[in-house]
Amino acid sequence: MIQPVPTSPGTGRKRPTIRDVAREAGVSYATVSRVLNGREWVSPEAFRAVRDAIARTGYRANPHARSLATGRSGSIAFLLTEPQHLLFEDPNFSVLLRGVAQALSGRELTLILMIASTPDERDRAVAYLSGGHVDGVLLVSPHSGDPLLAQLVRAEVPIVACGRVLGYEQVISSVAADDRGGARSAVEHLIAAGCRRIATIAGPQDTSGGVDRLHGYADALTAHGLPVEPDRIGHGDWTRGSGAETMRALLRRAPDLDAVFAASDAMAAAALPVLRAAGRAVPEDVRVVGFDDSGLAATLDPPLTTVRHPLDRISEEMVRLLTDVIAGRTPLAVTVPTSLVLRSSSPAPA
Amino acid sequence: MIQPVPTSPGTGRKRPTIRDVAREAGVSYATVSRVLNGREWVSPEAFRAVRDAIARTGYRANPHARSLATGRSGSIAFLLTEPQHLLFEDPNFSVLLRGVAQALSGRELTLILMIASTPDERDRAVAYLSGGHVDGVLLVSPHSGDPLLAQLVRAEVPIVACGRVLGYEQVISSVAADDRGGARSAVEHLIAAGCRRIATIAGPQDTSGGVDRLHGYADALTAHGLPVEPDRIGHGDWTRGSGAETMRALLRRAPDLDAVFAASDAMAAAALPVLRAAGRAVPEDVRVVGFDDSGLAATLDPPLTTVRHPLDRISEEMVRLLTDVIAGRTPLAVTVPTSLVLRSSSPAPA
DNA sequence: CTGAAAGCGCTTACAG
DNA sequence: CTGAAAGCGCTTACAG
Repeated sequence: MIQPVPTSPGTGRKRPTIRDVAREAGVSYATVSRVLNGREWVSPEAFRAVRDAIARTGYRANPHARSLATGRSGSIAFLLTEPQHLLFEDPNFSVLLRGVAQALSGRELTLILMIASTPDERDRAVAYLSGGHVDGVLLVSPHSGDPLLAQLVRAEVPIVACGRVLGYEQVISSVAADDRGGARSAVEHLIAAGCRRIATIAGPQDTSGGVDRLHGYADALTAHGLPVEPDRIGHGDWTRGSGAETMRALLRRAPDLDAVFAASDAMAAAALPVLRAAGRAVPEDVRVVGFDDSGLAATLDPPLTTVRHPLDRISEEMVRLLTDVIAGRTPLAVTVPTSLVLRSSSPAPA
Repeated sequence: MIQPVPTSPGTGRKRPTIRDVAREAGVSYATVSRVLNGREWVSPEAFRAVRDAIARTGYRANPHARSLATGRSGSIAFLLTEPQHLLFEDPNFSVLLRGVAQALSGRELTLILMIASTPDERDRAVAYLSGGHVDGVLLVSPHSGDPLLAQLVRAEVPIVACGRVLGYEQVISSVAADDRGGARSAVEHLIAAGCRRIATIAGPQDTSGGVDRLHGYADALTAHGLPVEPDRIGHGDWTRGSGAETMRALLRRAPDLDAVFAASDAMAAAALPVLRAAGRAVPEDVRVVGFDDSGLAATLDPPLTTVRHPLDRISEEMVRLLTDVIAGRTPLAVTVPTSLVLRSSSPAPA
């Protein structure tokens, strides 16, 4: 039979408190608290007595009482604001989550996940996060128009975002890849390989990743005296579906393209079969470069040349930065360098 | 500039408390509390005064103080214990999560997610969940050997599992599809279509879904006087990879098979190309039936006949049952019926 | 090194 | 209908 929660009114035996432990150990409960919090000024005997009493009574601290007294919760949230289908489609989230969990393993912080993919869920998440349930929030893939941003900022919740938050650069700390530099290096690689009519499948323009990778594309063309043709620029939303669709549109608008730089591996992956179906060989007729170096990239046919998105470094820095922000430091934007990974979809120029 | 958390020691202005609201409204703070909790015995004037004062001060209740006083947290956890890759591969989790969020939208409960896919994460999750941070836990796809189960049960955390928890049937409430009946109906459909050498790709035998669907398979064969051949039974772990591998093994061991019942759509999906590669036409040479009716099923080639897993009903019942368990009711096992969805991979018999 | 005491911000019987 | 008061279980200066 399931026992009701010990703290439920009037049911079951009561959960032991710090006073029970103190009585059991023969010390004051202040001493128990000192042991619990690893503070100094506890004699070895007292320490031992308390440890044993805790074991005997099965004591576990009440987190609410502790949080009320200290003013912190001991947990941070990993907040996903994408529509849920994308969330489970995009491996970047999974990798980032794994990295954050890893980075947290040394610290006294628990990670909780929240998904806000509908307006109702958003309001609930905001209420929860701004109410003090968590000490801070890791914001994943924020879009600049999201009303959640203003609410969270107004509630003064410590935040670190993955990618700069457009319009909030001064108030929300962020960790981002060098999206612009990475994109530029990708396109310069294509230029070095002899491509002159390079198209791009850009990401959403309300995210810094989408904007910066498009800027990097234009930077490279301009630097090499090549025109930036609107017909060679298509817009996707990171998903495979949008990648395929945009690739088809590009082939229609700019049939003479000799290379494609896609702002994500997922979109590049979807572009490959579209090119094949149009009779273009990759890389012979059209070179393709992606962005992310997700698990996907190496398994594609042909394996994808791509810009490595250093999500391991990013998640690590996000956690470090969030603890700083929680401690009251002013916001900061951290940028992590990228690197180009050459594979068959666009090998090194001969 | 980011303001530090208002509750941080010695920084920023203090967050308003119930006393500030009371002063502002010209009532006692007990009255404010009554308004906050929607209790009776508040005059309309007092009510209005408090409402206005709350708006003016921007008051939000401190959840820790409230939880300390009431003994409940107002949140429940959705706990995933699968290795993370599976989690993002299996659409069932996503659908279940969506359903639970939906079911919760009418209640005063916030949903938080926890992922425990490594031993370290498991220990942290157990500490968090059994410490009183949440009022209850929704356990998704528990495996009977998981040490987390014993820890959670010992800590007397209210739990509702998706699928019966083998070995814990008496202490952990659960909501499951009629896996056995659903599997049986799938195999009876194959028998009715004239198949006599039906193979199965079973799920993991430490989950009730895996066990029951295999039982249902055997039930149908036995009921129709057909032998249950070990060579026609392969074991997967729900993943596509395992589905492909198991299908190959079955073709080796039982090359004369004329139908395959896979315990999940994902495994069925992976079996299809293996059959094709072996020169078996679906459904002409080999009929294939899956289980779940996930989004995948209709998009396969050929579209998959499958047993509908009623995850919407299941998530709804899980939430309802968990509130019961939290309220102290004894455990219960709820079973939701399934139905067979016919598509081209095994159409209705002529 | 240790204990008594105040305080964290609420809820909830208990008197009125 | 409303207020004064106890209590939820901790932490943390403050005396000793």
